[in-house]
Order: sequence, then structure tokens, then C-alpha cells
Amino acid sequence: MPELPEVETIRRDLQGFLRGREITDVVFFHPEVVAWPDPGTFQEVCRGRIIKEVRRRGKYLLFALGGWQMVVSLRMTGQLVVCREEEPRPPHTHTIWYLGNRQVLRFTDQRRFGRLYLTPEPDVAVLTPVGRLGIEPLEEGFTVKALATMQRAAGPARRLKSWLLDQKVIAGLGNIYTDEVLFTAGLHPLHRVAELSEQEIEQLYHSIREVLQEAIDHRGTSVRNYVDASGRAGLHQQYLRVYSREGLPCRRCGTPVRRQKTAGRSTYFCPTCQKLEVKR
DNA sequence: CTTGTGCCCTGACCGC
DNA sequence: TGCGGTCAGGGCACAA
Repeated sequence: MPELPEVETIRRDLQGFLRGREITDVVFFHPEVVAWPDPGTFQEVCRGRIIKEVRRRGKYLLFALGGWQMVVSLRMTGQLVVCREEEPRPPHTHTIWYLGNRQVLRFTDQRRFGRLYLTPEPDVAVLTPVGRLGIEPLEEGFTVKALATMQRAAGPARRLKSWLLDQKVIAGLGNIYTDEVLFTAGLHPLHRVAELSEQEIEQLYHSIREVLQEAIDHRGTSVRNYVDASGRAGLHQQYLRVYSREGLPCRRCGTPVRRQKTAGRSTYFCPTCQKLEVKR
């Protein structure tokens, strides 16, 4: 469910709630959410550790636990919410971290696709998917020049949407924001990456930054299940340019927004504003 | 190298 | 109400 802006919103919330707090205990109600190591070791290592910092890499949350890193992948429906221990436990609660002072961090995940990892700090890159992630689109290293270099590394058949969705290329874009980025850049999802002009690469670059930053400013998009670490919905759904707007008029030109399958996912775009032909 | 498919799950929604 | 089909912010393995 959550893409970069949602995960970043959760990260900021958690950083405020959890930094410096001790994990007194962890309990699992669905141990298979633990991808590494086994739940027993996970619990043993967690107990008594201080949460030094909450970081984000792509769509993954990383909790620095002094020599150890806990990694959380929320996938489609995962949620991390901090609340008081006595608050009713929502359905699909799979893990609870006890923080003392009657506060808890709860991991709930309706579809159970989400995963937890706990590794010694230096092993994160090999024991979790984090090591395979591409560039962070909101960090300094992401520049027009960097994007142009990445373009040259793409194969001749690579289509824009599948390229942007590829976490090994850019970390953090998912199905909503790739569509939003492509609309903003005026580019068709099936455009071949190798055929993008210098100007189009620049346009794409600025669209990625703009769309992600705006969504973070709105605390993420709640189309379905997404909530922040306080359990509240985001605000960006009312600002979406094309995603989930099939048949509704394009906000720029009025043409009905079209939906089609691309790279295996529902893709929303404006057939007028995002043409496949080379623009002149 | 690239795309497409199926799969992991549960629940919401739609048409009949 | 019920039932079956389709769809869902992700990502992985596998086939063509």
C-alpha cells in the first residue's frame, strides 16, 4: 500500500514517538511475518534495546537498535500505529512492541504480505531487500545528470512505467505515484526509456521531485487502507491528478482519463496530455 | 534483458 | 442476502 510519501510520513511520526524509547518486549500473533531470523531470536534481541533512530530507505522502515537494525516492509496493507496498550486491538494485529509507560507499537496487516527483519547492522544489505534498492529520489545524489546516467543503463525495450516502478532503479515509487509523475511530466507510460530526449528526462526528474514532495506535504494518499503512525488518513487523495480517476475529466484538458494494464498494474493516464508520439 | 503471469492473503464492491 | 468474479499503494519466482 504505502509508497515513499506514506512511508516517510510514518517515519517522521515514529521518529517523534519512538526515538530514545526502550522496547521492553515483543509479541507475535502471526509469527510468519518474521522473515529473519526466527521469532524467538527476534524477541530476544529486541528486549531491552533502545530505538536510536527511525530511518527510511525506499518503501522500507529501518529502526536503529544499537548494533542491530529492524526492517519493516509494509507491502500493500501494513500499518504501524503507536497507541496506548488498552486501546482495543484491531483485527489482523500481528506484532506488538511494548514501550513501557503503557504505550505500544502495533503492526497490523490485513493481507499479511508485510515482513519484519532484524539483522546486525552491517548485514542489512545482504539479509534484507534493502541492499538491492536503487537511488533515493529525494536525496542530493538524485540529479538530472544521475537520471540521465540511469537512462543509459536501461535496455532498449524498457518502458517508462515499468522502469519507474522498478525499485532497483529508483526506490520508493509505486503504482499511484508513477502515474502521477507520468501525467505531470506529460509522458506516456509506454514511452521507451531509451528514446526520451534530454528535455524529457529533465521534465521527468522535476516531476518525480514535485509529486513526491507534494504528497509528503499532504501526509500521504489514503485511497484505501493507509494511515499514519497515529492511525489517521492522509490528505493527498483529493489532489490526485489521474490515479483512480478513470472516466473523469483530465484536470488539464478535460479528456476522460483512461485506465489500462501496463507492467501488470492498472495505469491511469490522459490520452491527450500523454501521447506516445514524439512531441515537437 | 524484458514483460507477463501467478502467487502470497483478506475484504470491498459490483452485477446477477 | 447470497454468490461469484474482479480488484487492491508490493514484490518475488518463474516462463516465454
